[in-house]
Amino acid sequence: MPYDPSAFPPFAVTVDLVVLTVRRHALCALAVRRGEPPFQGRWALPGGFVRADEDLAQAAARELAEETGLRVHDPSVPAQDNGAHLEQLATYGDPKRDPRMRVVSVAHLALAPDLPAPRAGGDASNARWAPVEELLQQGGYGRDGEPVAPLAFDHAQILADGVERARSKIEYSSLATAFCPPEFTVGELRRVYEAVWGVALDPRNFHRKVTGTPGFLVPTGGTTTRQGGRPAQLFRAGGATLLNPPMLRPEV
Amino acid sequence: MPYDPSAFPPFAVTVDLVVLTVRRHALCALAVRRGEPPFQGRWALPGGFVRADEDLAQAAARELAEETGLRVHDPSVPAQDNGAHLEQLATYGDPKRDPRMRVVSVAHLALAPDLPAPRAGGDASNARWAPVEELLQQGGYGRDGEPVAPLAFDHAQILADGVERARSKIEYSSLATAFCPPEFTVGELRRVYEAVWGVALDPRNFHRKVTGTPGFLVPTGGTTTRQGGRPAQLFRAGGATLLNPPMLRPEV
DNA sequence: GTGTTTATCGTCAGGCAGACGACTATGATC
DNA sequence: GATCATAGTCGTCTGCCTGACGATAAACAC
Repeated sequence: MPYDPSAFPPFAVTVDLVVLTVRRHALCALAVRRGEPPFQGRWALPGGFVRADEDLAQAAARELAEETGLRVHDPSVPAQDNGAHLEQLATYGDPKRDPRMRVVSVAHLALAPDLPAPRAGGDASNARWAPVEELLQQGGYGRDGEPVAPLAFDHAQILADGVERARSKIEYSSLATAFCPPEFTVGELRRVYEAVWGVALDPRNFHRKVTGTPGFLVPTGGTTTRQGGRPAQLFRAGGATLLNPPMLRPEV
Repeated sequence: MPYDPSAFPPFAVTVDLVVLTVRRHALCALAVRRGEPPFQGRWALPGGFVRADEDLAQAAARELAEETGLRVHDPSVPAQDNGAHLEQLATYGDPKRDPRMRVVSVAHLALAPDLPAPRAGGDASNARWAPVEELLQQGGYGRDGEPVAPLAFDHAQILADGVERARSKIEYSSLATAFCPPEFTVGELRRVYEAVWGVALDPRNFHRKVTGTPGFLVPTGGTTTRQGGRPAQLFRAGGATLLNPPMLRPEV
């Protein structure tokens, strides 16, 4: 059967981004303020239309670069690392999720080291890093006393799914290093786990676990005292991407 | 900005299904033979266009019912269980994945108990259960001596991703019970794990593990000798969906 | 009855995680 | 410069879980 436009309904396809980072011991997500209806003035996840000649991953990488300036980390070059991790999350296609038309959004999850202030791009009049718990709480008031409005569209669901993916994936992979600068200490990595999971971990057992897992961390030889206290060894992420046995998330 | 059709390129959106089951100690997937170009005569995954008023999950469930007659198991009714597990897998949107037009496919993964022969539906001139290793091998000859052609489109990649999802997910969830009839024995469940992972498991340790995990299995009181040997207790899947600690997949 | 098959219970050693003590090496404070 | 606070690093001990595997039980085939 040749191309028959009447055989299928037309869809718009977008990519939305859950960009996570750790700032001030809190898991934060990138939010942009909508400049146009619908949901004008409300916070939303960054995203945009997939172009005609673009792959989904390319579209997500392009949006990420536009919003944050981040380049996607190429895993085939483990030495140079100052890029974000990007992976497909899930696709959201409820017929009524966008009141204007039928939009299917392929959500992606990006993990980034702590960054300078975000730059607003495209149709967003503003952009900020916000703690995910603040973005996900329904109603009430944020830390600054400003009333909290839920995220636009179904973005609260998308964000919740992205956070859950990140929380579970750092259990069994080395993905937590994507939140760290290229060189980091064991303590800094531990604080990433603590921020993402929202728990406190025993520093001694954590140290034993991560340094005892072959291929997870590679010492660079340097040390730092940027966290205060005794100088700590600096590490890079090793080649191992899977953590076996996994890091155990404590019971709540 | 109001609805502006020129602001985005039009896409076709489809759902493709990776339907897995265990037959004769082998992990099998449902394949349909294509009756039209492109890839006419080649095997492909079942799937079809998402309708204008349909959610993605609805479209996947509809396609699954059309191809297999299976209804999707509703997890809110744990007692009645003779349905398939269905979950979204990933979305594939390479601009050239379909030579006719721009098609974005939201792949879904379905796990089903062993079924009678599949029924061909829609535009498929044939349908069959085939061992996944046979569908995934490149070139060569199948068990019946017939030359093996790769799956149409990017369906080999989709199938591989679905199989990998199933293999990893039965580690830490009770999903393996979706391959079993409503009542099953510990040995039957073990053979599911062995088929999906392609390994042999120690029957005694497996029995200890699954019966020792609270909420995983619920004895029905009955016994059966349908597998031969000493009568085995029958179980239903318990309410627990997460397996903690997980079932460990042996090293290869 | 004997052999075969499958199910189920038990035992034992090794590995790993949680709890936590002890020591080290810096900067900050008096 | 002594003291304190902070963070990092090394060890120890106990309990749980797993893998390996012996032993027994209850059916069927002959």
